[in-house]
Amino acid sequence: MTAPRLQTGDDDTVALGTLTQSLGFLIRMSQLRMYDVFCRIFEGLDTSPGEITTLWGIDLNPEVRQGALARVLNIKPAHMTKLVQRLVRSGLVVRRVPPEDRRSVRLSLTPKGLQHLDGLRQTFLSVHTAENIGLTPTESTQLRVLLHKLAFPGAPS
Amino acid sequence: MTAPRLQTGDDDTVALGTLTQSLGFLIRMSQLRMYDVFCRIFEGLDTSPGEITTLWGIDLNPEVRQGALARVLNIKPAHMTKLVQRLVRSGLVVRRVPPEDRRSVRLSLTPKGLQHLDGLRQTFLSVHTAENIGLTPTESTQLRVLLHKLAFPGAPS
DNA sequence: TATTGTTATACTCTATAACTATA
DNA sequence: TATAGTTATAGAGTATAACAATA
Repeated sequence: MTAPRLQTGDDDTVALGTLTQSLGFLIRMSQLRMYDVFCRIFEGLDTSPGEITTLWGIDLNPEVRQGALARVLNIKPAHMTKLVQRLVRSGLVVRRVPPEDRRSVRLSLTPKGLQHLDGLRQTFLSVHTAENIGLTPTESTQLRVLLHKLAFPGAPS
Repeated sequence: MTAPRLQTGDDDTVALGTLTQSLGFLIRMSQLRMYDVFCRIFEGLDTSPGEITTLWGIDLNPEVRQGALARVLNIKPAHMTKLVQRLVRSGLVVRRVPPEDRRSVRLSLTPKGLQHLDGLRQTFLSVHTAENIGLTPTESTQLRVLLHKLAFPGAPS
């Protein structure tokens, strides 16, 4: 592993040394790269990664409790409130307060929400295909297995 | 690769399905995990990841141009201005306007800045050791090689 | 008393554009 | 005219605490 020297001009060569051996730094840089790819692919479509994952999570778990979904997706409750309000205003999601626990809020997709999600699914997964990120299919799979271990330490791999 | 079912209660089991095959989602989740580890390890020390990488970059490239460093570290110029102001106020960094191009700003560490960085280096790299993230040394190395390819597509690996 | 979700505040980081001073 | 950095503004996301309704 060599330190990248990203030259932008003559004198503007900057060495990063052992910084590139920091897993945290590499993940941060990778995330910015992936976000760039995401923005390029989703240009025009008016959707954020958080919105897609939330819609996806609701589709997989109909009538999911808002707080439970927020916890699994690592979205803070206060932020989830705003995110859901936006999705409801857009007519993609409906909220329901169940009689058995009237403190809670349960979420489900509207037909429009499902349709919207279905149009986005393949595009969303295509963000990690070879032509978009420059890894071989083998490398991409290997990377996802390792990241899965890192992100979900308890889960079966 | 199995979808993680992070149970938080009884009914609160949430499935994530093929969402966990999205590289972007996995990197996002991994980054949050790494940030948690970072915060735990750096608790009390009053330093952000961005400050450490900036100090590190200045140490490796004395008299580096502020804009060149910002570009390599993927920090926006406007944000870099504030970050540097903070470091200067803390007495860790000095700014110099060179006579050959009086528009530019060149950065270097003060003795205090170097001392501060030296105290942080090992701790910063330790964030990715096995006991902290739950990967074997082999897996950790493999992961860093793959992330390096992803984050720095052009660089020699 | 504890829990679910909401509101409010503050702070970080990002995106963008307008601005200055240089070149 | 273009570039380097700054300032200002708006927005997303986060952290935190206070709060209302409910259990």
